[in-house]
Amino acid sequence: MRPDGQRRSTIKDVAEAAEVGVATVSRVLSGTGSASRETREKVLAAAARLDYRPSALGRNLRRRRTGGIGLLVPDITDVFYARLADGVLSCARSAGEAVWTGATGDDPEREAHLIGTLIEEGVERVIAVPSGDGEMWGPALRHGLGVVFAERAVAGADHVPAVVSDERTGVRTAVEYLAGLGHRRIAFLARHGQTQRVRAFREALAARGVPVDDELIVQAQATRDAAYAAAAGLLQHRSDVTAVVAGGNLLGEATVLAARELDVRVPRDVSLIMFDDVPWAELCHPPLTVISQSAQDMGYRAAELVLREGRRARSITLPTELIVRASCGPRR
Amino acid sequence: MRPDGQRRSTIKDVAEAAEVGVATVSRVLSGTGSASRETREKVLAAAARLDYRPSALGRNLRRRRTGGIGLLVPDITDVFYARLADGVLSCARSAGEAVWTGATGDDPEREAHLIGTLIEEGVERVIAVPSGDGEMWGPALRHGLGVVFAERAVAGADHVPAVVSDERTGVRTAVEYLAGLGHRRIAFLARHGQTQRVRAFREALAARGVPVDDELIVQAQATRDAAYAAAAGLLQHRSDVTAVVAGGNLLGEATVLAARELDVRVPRDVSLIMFDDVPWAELCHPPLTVISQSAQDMGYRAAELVLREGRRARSITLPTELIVRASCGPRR
DNA sequence: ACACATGATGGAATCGTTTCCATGAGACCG
DNA sequence: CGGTCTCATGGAAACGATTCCATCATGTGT
Repeated sequence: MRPDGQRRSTIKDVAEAAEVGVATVSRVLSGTGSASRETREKVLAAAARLDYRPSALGRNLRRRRTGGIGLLVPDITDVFYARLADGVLSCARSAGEAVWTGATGDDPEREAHLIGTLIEEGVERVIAVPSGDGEMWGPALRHGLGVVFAERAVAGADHVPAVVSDERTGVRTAVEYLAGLGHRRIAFLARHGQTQRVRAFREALAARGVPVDDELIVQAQATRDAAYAAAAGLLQHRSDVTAVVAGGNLLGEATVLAARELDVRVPRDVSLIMFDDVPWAELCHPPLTVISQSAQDMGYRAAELVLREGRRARSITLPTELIVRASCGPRR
Repeated sequence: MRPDGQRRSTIKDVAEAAEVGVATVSRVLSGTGSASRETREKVLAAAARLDYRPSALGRNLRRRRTGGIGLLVPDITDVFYARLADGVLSCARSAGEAVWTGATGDDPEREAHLIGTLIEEGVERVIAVPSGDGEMWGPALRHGLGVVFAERAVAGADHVPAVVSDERTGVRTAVEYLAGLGHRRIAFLARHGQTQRVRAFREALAARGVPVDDELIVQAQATRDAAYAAAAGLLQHRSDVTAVVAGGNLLGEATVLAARELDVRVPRDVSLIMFDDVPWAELCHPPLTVISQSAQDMGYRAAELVLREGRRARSITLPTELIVRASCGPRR
């Protein structure tokens, strides 16, 4: 791995090469303290000659703080989380911070394990789309980690700031739009754990005077297969539904696929609104009407929050937007 | 950030609490060396009581090696790279390694900067989709980093192992499929830097006896806007093209969009083959015929390679697969 | 009973950096 | 000219872990 067998040069090597003390080298290179022009040049020259890079290990150990941000998302393959990660990466880059990424797979156990690694690694700032409950995050908080939640909040951890989108309004907008088109039998296809959205769905229905049918609220695990099964089951079993709200882009994708498979035409037979405006929503046939939430922004804001060390961070709610395309029509 | 104002407990604290020496604590906790059952229990109890986590900083400094893998991709938002990242994450998790992620934006300067950060951070294994040339990677290699390239190889760095897909065969398959349908005016929409694919395209054309028209090979930057501009320009300027091969999912997306905008029907007016099988390829109208390459596998294999420290790693070429859907038809 | 092996244990060195502190050399002012 | 102040500089401690080595107690074989 190290072909020349030559070990990495340290500050001591530079000090010797420049014929000064290590303290002087450190001062010159970090820009703190004072040094004569002559010494500065000597040090800089020696450092360049030896291709010296200060080791973050030594520095961090001394300073007792590691830089870097931990980022925990359920699935980096999901466009929504990829965009969220991109927002975090972007903010971290402008702050000069490195980002440590982990995929939890929505599994609290894996999440706990990743948090453990994070703590050992000395990362002290974490942005997470939490899978576990409040209790699970106790150890992390007790260890003094700066945590910011994104996309979801955790019930038992109200003091942890969170960046979420205004799901209530988003769901209500979708329901009112569909109700306005005359739909009464509206189904909600949710990912497990989207309790907020389910509640908002119930409320919105109630507000329009539409009776809530529990059978029309189906929850699925966050995998393609589970989503497809849920969507197909719903469309097959309840042929009376005339509109579907999908709680995420995976669910939306599954619904389109299942509808096509079952020869259910969108929007003639059922109308469809999906959460998340992904690129393919426009490419899809028909182009999908969506509730857009800016994942990128969400990630960026979360990173800002977690980097703002001192002050107590407040939670942030981001707006959602209804983007009308062609997947909704009047009740058949 | 640390509400209880209580600093993180160290091995020394545990040693005092358990009334033993620090060496003993280290031995018990790391499982090396021997210790009596009694002491072991005392230490374990004390560690649990103090919620002790060994600091990776101290350990790594002493061992003079940091764990962890650096991952550099152009854009995490691109499904292909997201999947590649997922493969890396998956392999790293089973090896118990942490992953530092950075987005280069296909900018050699940003890439160089990220490499610098990685080196300072003590990360000594990097998986990269390289943007810069061989010269740019010199410093990294001289520093003894274990580098593995993914998706693309770098011309000036032949000794660096790379995991790429068999672009030559992939392109040839696409061209032969189209030529078999009677197409003669076939355009290739490439991302800047896809020299391998462009060359393969020329060769495949020549092999079929089709004259190569340089104007039908257009290269675009790796952004949505640039891709759209290139696709629209091609379709508008050269109405004689009857088939397009898109060198990536971004280019494919742009082509679909541009075609729709310009009222060019797929596949009636032009046939389209896209590199990368992304979920929306099936949802698209019409469903897209694609050259599939397993990004996930690519990431996993790259991670395997970079983790296999000792032995000299060989490059790997992954197969591609033509998946026929409905975006290609006979020449009009 | 003695030499020796074995096992348990703690002290101290070490890793590479930052930073506190002491020292020495000029500079400046009265 | 002497006192004080500032600036440049280097030695050494500290950070938290691992690990070498010395020490001591306890068997064990002859």
